[in-house]
Amino acid sequence: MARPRSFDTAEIVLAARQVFWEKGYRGAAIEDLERNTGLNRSSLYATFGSKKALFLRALALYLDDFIGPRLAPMERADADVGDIESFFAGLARLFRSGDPAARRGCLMVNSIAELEGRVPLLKSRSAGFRDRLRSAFANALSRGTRGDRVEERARLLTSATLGAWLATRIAPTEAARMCEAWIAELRDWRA
Amino acid sequence: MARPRSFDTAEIVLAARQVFWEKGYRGAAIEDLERNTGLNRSSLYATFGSKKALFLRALALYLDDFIGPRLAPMERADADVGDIESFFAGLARLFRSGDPAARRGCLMVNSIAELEGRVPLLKSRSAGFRDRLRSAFANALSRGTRGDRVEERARLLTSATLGAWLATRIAPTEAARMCEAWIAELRDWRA
DNA sequence: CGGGTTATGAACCATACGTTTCAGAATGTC
DNA sequence: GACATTCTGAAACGTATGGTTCATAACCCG
Repeated sequence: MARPRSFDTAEIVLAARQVFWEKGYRGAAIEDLERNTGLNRSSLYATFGSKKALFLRALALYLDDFIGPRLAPMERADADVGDIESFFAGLARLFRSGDPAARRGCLMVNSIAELEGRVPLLKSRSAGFRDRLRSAFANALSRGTRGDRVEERARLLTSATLGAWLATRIAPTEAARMCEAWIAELRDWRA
Repeated sequence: MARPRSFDTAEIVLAARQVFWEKGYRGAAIEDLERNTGLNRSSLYATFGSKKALFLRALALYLDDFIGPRLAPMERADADVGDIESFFAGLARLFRSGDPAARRGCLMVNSIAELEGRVPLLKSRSAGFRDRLRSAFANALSRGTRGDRVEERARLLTSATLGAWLATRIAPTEAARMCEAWIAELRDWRA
């Protein structure tokens, strides 16, 4: 045989995700990716092929590891309105935590704003993300709230979630207040 | 004296605004600005000094001409919850109109996502924009809805507005539905 | 040890960027 | 018509970009 690969691809994608998250797709220079992954250009291109491909890998990792766990409780078959309150409570806690992620916002939201309709890279991912949010909210709203308003209110929550992620880029504390206001409002929706 | 300026600065800023709106700050190359304004690089730099300065002029024009009129009814001393419904109705109409502006989204929202925390250009403008939205909503909510929920609900509407502007970048029709869902929900807030 | 593989660093490519400069043409006023 | 100013076109600058290439070194296994 021969010399085996000495780095873990998953760790490289993780490090790259950080760079795209902080700087955006265009703002992330190959040099930044080299520095943050500890890998050489040559190795990066040999492993992933292009900046675009690496970005898509990073975005997929983000959706799986960061977004997925936050939506999972609302996507369960027995989810109810309480899981939505927990979702916003989780966001508010993150925004207040001082975690750098609060300042970075949401990689998907950031990417939509940067690329959608300009660079053909996200394709159906933006709409898929929006629909996944809406479906999760609708599913949770279907237990514990008025049935005739589920779809409409799922859209309210979707728009508000996108907006909160944008708002945390401006000031995490105020974004946290937005989420907390939702927790209060959701109490009125219980039925 | 001598040869007078042959172009109208306001028209140049208007043309530049279009470019920044469509392509973003980084995405707008000087060449794009030349082509769209009909002015030479030399003239652009002689008139505005730099790309940044021209961008800030364009952003100010956007806030004055595009955002201002939409918020004005909610900012009046006698504004009430009906003006919020009209605000969302106006957004929904725009998103459904096929107007290119629907696909471009909101220049301010786009700029926040692109620049905030990365390029020191917006400074207090992002927070000012968010606060102006919130104040307008709070003012209108203070007439016609429960007084003890005004501040919280103004935050809900603010996050939702930012989110709707982002959503229209993905698909204007779905963004319009978000706005229309708000019109329905606002009926429950009347008191 | 030797051979096949992987990693590295550096150089290099073409392109694009924002910005500056300048000579000269256009244009209005005295 | 002369002059001051405005505008244009093109060139050039330095920097940065994403991407490629290649010789060399590091490494593991049979």
